[in-house]
Amino acid sequence: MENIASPKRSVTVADVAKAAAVSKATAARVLGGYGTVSDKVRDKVIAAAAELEYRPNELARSMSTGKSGTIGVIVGDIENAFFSLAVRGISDVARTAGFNVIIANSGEELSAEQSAIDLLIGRRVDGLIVTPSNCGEYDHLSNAVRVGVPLVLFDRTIPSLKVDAVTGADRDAAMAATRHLQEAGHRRIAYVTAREGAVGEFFTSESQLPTSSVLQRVQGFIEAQSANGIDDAHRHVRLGASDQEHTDAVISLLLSEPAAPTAILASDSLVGLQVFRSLQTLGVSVPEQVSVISFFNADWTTVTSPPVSVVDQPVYEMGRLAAERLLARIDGSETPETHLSLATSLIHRGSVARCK
Amino acid sequence: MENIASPKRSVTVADVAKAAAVSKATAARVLGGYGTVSDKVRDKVIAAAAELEYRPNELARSMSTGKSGTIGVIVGDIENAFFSLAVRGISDVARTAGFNVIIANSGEELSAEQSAIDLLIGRRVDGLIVTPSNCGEYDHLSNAVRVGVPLVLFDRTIPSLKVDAVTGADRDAAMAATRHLQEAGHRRIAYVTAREGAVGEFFTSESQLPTSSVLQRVQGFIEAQSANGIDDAHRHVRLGASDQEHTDAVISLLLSEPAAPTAILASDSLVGLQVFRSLQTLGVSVPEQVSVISFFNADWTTVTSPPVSVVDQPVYEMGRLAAERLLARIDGSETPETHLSLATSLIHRGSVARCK
DNA sequence: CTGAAAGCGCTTACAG
DNA sequence: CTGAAAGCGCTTACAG
Repeated sequence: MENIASPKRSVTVADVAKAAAVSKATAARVLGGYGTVSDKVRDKVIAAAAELEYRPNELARSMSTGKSGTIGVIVGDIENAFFSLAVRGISDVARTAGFNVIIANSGEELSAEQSAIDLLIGRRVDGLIVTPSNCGEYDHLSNAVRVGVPLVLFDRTIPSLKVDAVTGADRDAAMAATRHLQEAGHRRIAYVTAREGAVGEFFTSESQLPTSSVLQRVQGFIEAQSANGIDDAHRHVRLGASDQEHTDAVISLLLSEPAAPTAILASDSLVGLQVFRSLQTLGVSVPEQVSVISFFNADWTTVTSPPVSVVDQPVYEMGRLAAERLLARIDGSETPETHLSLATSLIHRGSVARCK
Repeated sequence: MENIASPKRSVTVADVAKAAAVSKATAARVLGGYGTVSDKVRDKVIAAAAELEYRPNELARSMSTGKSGTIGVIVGDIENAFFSLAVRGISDVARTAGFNVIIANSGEELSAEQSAIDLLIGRRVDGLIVTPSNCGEYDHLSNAVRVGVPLVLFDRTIPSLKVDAVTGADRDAAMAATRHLQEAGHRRIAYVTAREGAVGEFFTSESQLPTSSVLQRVQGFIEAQSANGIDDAHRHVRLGASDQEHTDAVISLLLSEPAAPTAILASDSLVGLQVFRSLQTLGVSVPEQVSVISFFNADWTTVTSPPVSVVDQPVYEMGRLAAERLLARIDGSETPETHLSLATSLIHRGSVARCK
């Protein structure tokens, strides 16, 4: 009972070697599963290891080999189902390949993302999958690349950074959703995003949307509207729907304007949920008064009345592909960097009606 | 361009020391922030480190110090909002204390949980927070404790394991929810869980519910019903609502029985969502025909028609407390192991009506 | 097939 | 305040 608090020293290769009466090197060979050992010796070592409850110290192993068997994943918001689904896709392929995953949450903040990168590189992850919170500021990502850490971008791209990326076909998706609304007769369509902005602020410059996926969607939206003869669609691209309160303000302002929209496209499922609630609060009926389409096939979209039509992104598959790409790089693949853009589809439910 | 593919050797303390023309030891002192160094030397070293873009190798650091600055978290299902919220609570306090978090997903499978534990201990995490998938099989957890790794149980307890635990007051919560239903005149109330079981299988033995939180809720439910004169409440405790399809079967069977329930208590928000969908599919109106209460204040419960009344568990706070407890243990706290059971509250929305 | 030595990049006593 | 040496627990050549 004397060293009740002292962390028991863990048993090492040396301990096992002594117990098995062999050299450290041989014990290490069977414990580490490399080199060749006679069956007799192997059995002795295995028995000793079992007896002592030997557990390899992966840290030491990583120090020697230079590989950690771990990949780091930095997501914008782990509470967002979009990201947790992606993380599962990533984890599934990583685990199958014998890799572990360290997850870090940036909260969409650049500084948090930067320190997460430092930390993960410090822990010598074998590779990194990151959702850049700001596609315009990426010195920390360039550094990672320069240091030689394989990197795959997820959901967003940074064209001037020569790395692999896996995203949805955001521009096409937004165009398809917009056209669907147009075909139902809508001309005044609003696009709502949580990206920073004052209530009422609309899209005038790319610099307002540092997230490439959102920018792509907005551009697709504007292009589709423009093709339909609407030239000031950007005025209906509204920022600042960061939480319920702000979304309420954004939506009620929008609906009180002279050219109030008859349909709303929500940039992601969090915004979509907030928009749906705002509409409920304002007593605006969906789809009779306002039609709604949200990005991402989230749980909640299926149980509302009416259920909400969505842009279905193959998020799990995106996660899988990002991980596969990364593992290939870790494995030394030198194929040219590619940007995989996965097609999305529209799921028609009850939130879109003909514009009267 | 010669070693384009070879991972550039990273810069070490020795490199910085040479560049700064000091000994490895002094360079290490300023880089590691320990010991004392003259300002002049410090500046020289810092300049050299900046010049070379030195990044400490946390692995080596951990090897020397025996601490990794990392805690491991094993959850049942990271895609469940309950767990991702808890993870945020944990991460928030961990980060503040300078710790990193490695998240592993057990998928509620014992074998996955066991290998995750091995792996995390192998990586020498300083402590572990785990949601045991089976409160009856915990050799792997006992091992962790024996090896000296601080462990805090989350959401579930294992009475015979002497470790800290943070859970909701599940028994009380279930009793309160049941009483609320009783006060609305309901006598035939069903409790539905995803725990393994054939469609139609009901609760007869504790061994069917290896998750202590679920067992506690079921016992609270039965006790409340019993106090109201219902002695066969256990027959209305139904297992097997593992996915939408099975839930559909469970619910339609339940409603076709002679003593069909007039109210349903859902064991968690995933089950709750599935039950809500089943009811919709069957054309059963909530709350006119069947009242519903779900555990966990999930997003979707606020946007359905009617919105769903829920047992609100302080999940984020539970996560925070678990992390604080763990950090205290890592810090050497020797206070007796405690089980923190956090009170829940009922949020009344529109899914409960008087029983006709 | 097995062993002794060196090394991964740090930190920790121990001297000066 | 600074330096030289040993050690953390493995793996990697190099010999026998």
